[in-house]
Amino acid sequence: MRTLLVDDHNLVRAGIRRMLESMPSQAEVVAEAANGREALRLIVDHDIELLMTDLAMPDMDGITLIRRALRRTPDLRCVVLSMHTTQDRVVSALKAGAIGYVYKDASADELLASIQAASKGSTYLHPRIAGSVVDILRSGDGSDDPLDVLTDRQREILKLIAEGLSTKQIGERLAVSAKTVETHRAQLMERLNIRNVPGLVKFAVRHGLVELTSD
Amino acid sequence: MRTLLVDDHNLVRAGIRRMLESMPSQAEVVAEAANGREALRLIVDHDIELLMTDLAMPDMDGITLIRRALRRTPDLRCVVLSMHTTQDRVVSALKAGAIGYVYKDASADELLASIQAASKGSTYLHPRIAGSVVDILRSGDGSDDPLDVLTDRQREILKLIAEGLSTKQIGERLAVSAKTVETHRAQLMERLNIRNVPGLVKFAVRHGLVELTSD
DNA sequence: CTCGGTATCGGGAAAAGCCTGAAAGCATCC
DNA sequence: GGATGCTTTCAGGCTTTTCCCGATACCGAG
Repeated sequence: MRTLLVDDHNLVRAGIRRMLESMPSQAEVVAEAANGREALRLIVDHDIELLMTDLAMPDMDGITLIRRALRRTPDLRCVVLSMHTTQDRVVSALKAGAIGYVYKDASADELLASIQAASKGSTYLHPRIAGSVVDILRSGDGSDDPLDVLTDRQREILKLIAEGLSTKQIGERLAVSAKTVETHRAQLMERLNIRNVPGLVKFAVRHGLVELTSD
Repeated sequence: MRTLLVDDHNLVRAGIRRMLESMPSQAEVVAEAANGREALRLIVDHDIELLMTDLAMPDMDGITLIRRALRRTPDLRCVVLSMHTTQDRVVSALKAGAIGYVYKDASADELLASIQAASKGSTYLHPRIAGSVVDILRSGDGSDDPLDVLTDRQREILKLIAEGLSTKQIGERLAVSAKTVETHRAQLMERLNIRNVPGLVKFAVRHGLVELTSD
């Protein structure tokens, strides 16, 4: 398969390329790209059959890249090479049309397995997450933006939590009892499947609910 | 030079290793480590002369690793292989004793150049930042990495807090009392002048101590 | 009209946090 | 070479917060 390797880090890209070349795989890397825009162009120019891409990139999200690439080239096989282990990223990637998902801390064997699966058109998921992803899909929550699963009130309270306000302060701000705020917090934690405040803060930052400034 | 490669991502590590092996360089990778503790052990066991390490790792900060490694093995050459492009991290690494700093989006040539420089004991800096680093150093005390005001232990605990571990869990992880962790937390809050956990999390994210993933 | 979701609270037990104090190890500095 | 300061470690006691069990009221959909 004519393969395009997309990652914004040259060293990572070159390393993986050499790794693929030194192993017997169906993937032949014929092009590389450091960003999404370039990748979209190269896919057409080089008759790419397999796209292996990172998710976190400066100009275009890997998810967006996959979605747009598949719109133009429906037969393209897309495998995600990700640092991140969050379930929502995996689900988003699958919804966008990815048929493989490999962590960067996976072994070389797993990388090969994902390529083999992709060449047959089947899906490869990293063993560590395969189960939970199935759970998520089975539960059938089909929203794109994870913030959508929250009610307005929950989102409001998540924002204030991430800004550093205590439960009591939030209650005063919203003119409700601290007990009410507790309930909202517990419920939104339940929905997001995040069980601690640091996780909530990072979630809020990721989705632009709060800025990354200190105070 | 007998080289130890440290990165928490297997794929990145293996890729860079193969890349080094396929090029004529003075560096011969004789060991790999996925975390700092393992790295410290391997440096002694394998008579390591060159340490190439990432900065963001699960159990121990790369800066801390370099500092501790040099305390035990003063002749060791340390080169940082970093994702992060923040200048203050570069300065911190240099202060800790690193003699090379290469971004992961550098070219293979630049990687080789850094190794050659390290073999001679001279310092290599990525061209993109070399100038600004000189500026920083010339301007004297200015623009320091705020992480430097923290002790190794405090930074370690800040990292775990930001990852979502409770005080008790951190104590278990580090094999100390939860009370000790409380003290460290209070002291680092005092130093950073941040009075709540969300603020700590955002601080840690801003300075590359943790990734922006939730789980 | 019932039912599910939302928003609002409370009580009581459990956990975590805050404040004060302190001791040991270690490097530094007169 | 002892004093000093910093780091790391920990305990007791008290306050605060969280967690887990509820409850009530509203409101729209089926």
